[in-house]
Amino acid sequence: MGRPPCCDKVGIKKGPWTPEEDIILVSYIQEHGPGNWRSVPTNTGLLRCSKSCRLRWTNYLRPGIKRGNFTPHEEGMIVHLQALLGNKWAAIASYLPQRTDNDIKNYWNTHLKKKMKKLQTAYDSQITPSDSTTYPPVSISTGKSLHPNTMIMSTKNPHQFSNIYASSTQNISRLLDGWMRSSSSTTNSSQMKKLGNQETGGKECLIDGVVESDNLEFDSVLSFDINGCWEKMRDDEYAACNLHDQRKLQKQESFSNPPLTFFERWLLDESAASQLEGAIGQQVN
DNA sequence: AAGGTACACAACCGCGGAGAA
DNA sequence: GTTCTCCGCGGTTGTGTACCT
Repeated sequence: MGRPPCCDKVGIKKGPWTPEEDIILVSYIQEHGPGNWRSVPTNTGLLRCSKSCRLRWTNYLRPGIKRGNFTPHEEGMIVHLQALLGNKWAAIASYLPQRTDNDIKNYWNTHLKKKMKKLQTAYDSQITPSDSTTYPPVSISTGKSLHPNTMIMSTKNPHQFSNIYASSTQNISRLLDGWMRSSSSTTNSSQMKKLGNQETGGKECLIDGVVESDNLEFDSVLSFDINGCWEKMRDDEYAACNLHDQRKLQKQESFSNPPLTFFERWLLDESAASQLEGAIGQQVN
């Protein structure tokens, strides 16, 4: 009933792109700019469907793409953003301007998912309700105890959370922007450290936003310089957005900032979650 | 050296949303 | 309000390569 997939048309080439095809595509986009992908195959003579051209450009040929190993900082950002947004790779990618959504998705599926699974397994085997010295952890903001399962939820099943509280990347960015400003005078990282120290009965895990852990493997996943990365994100965000996102962003400029309290609370709870994860990392050794 | 396996990444497919007609 | 077209996203598959036996 539906229209046939565009790539099923006769004469449409599939498979790896050749350097010649890349050159044709790049030179066309240099001349006309990205967009109007429908016309790209016809105007260039490329035997590729429009989707394939767009994909090739956005994931491979677009200038400014960083390839190769992800830094621990990037890993940390991906883990946290995935916990926050779920599998919204495009949204996550907008916070990592040099990385494509495809790249991030692949990296998550091949590396981070395994690490998180390992982390979860380690947690399941190590953490018991009778371990009263460290657990249950306590929410910094509410003072209520947090059941480990609830905290791990942010990583295991983020969709429920993200659907409710994180309707868009821009909203989150805006929330964070506001939060960073408002909190800089009230809740800086050293205060976070102090809070963490109080709440965990002297077990200090957060050092300037970075989880301290003896386990190097988990360090790379869990270390996350919140202050630094979000500051940078705001600078890079607009430039990193594609045209569609930029349009959305422009629309949202007309709206006032949403209240911060809920997100603020969640972020603070996240630091508690980091303490938990840090503890797990140590126990895994 | 050859075959098998695991891994990483490029590319494809199907679906849904947005906007135009 | 409905239909159509285009674009973008997320999940999945295919392919090349490194590693192991």
